[in-house]
Amino acid sequence: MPPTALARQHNDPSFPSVWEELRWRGLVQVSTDEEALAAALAGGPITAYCGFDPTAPSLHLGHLTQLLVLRRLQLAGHRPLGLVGGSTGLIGDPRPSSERVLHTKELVADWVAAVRTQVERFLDFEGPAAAEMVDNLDWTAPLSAIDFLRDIGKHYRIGTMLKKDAVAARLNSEAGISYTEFSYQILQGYDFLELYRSRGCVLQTGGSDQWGNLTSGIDLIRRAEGAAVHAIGTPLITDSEGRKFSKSEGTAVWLDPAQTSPYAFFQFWLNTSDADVVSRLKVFTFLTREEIEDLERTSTERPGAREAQRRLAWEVTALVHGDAAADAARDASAALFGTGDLASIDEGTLEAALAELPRAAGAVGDRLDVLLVASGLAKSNSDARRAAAQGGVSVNNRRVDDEDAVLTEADLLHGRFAVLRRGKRNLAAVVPG
RNA sequence: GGCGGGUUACCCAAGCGGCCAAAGGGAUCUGACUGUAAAUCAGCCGGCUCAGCCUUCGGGGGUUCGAAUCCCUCACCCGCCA
Repeated sequence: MPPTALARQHNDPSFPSVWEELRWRGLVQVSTDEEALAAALAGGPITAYCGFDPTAPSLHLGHLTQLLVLRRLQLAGHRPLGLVGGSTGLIGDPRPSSERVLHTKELVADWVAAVRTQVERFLDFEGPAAAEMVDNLDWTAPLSAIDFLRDIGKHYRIGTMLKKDAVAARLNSEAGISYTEFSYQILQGYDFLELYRSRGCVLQTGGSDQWGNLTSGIDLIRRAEGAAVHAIGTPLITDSEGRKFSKSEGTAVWLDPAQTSPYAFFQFWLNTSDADVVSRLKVFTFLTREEIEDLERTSTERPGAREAQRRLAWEVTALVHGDAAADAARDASAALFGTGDLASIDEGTLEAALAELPRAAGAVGDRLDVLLVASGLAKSNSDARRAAAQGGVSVNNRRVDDEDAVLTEADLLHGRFAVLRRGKRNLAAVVPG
């Protein structure tokens, strides 16, 4: 995130406390004792952490929720620790259905570096509440198996470990669970203990699906240090239908612009349903309560205008990719969806809009099904032909119903490019050469 | 170590010698309606040089005119017993 975006962010001063604001934004699904937690947050700066395991080369929207919780705590004067899971990423937390495939240490190390860079962009490393990055491999790697079992393992009761939802679900599944994944909760618990000892960290945040891992650390610190620390579990973000959010057309929406382009990112948010837009604004933007309530009103009165969605899309895109990228994505969307006749758009505007789209190199005479695949709009020639046969393919907004169609000279706007469309809203640019 | 059960397409799950590219449900995708929304209805839903052909049912090897279906073997998972 560009520094300007960080500087612009602030909590809503109309709330009596950051705790109240987190609650209003719907960011607290579960927590340790509310009164004690609210008091801790109100009683001067504390240190809080959230861990990010390197399970892919980029973070996605699910992680963004966590990053913004940390940032909101920081804006309230608390000190955030961004933890990258150099060691926990080598183990993997138990997923509900199946055992994870272990990745090589080299690959995980690459992902750690990538994740670290992304986390750093969302926190401020200057000032009295300066953030700090930590990697749990730093304290886990030097630990011998014997010390681990004597110093940490002794504090864990098997009965408690077996009752954790993540473990219980796996024990009841066909997949079973390996000792490796079973041990994950201990590693994460140890992280909290280590950060409590070395940095006085007394709060861990994470998704509510991580609650068992959060409490693992709380219990360990109580046993090992006799101290009471806190945790906040954010709700799993789902849409109004209860489906898992952060997936667009079945694939994750990544924070890395190389994996999800700013335009695609903007489009994802623009397509938020009416039923979900207000809760998204609360979670993913720094707009104040008053601003969000205004948008809620316009959304109710004139849903077709989609003002709330437009604002949401711009804000989150700017937050993740910067103002310029958000402006470009917004302008491209307006140009490509604003008129039925793409030929009427002037060359410069069209060129700028097409720059935001996935593109495929193509020449006059190329088959459209092949171009659809090359641009990523279809996953196979069969898929492309099927879409065309069903009337789902168009060139420059003119439907193509012949599945054997090829690109013609007349398809080139300004003699330079063609806009390929699949379905209502999936676009790509075809550029000869 | 012994015995029994299991491994099917993106997910769940039928099939148990030919009529199986493989029932059914979900998800995705496409069309209609709309607001680049939701809901609803309809279609599609392995690949290809696409009215035909090719490759799939944990891996490998057999039996058979013919196997996801039978046999052997290897791997992994689950359960019971030791």
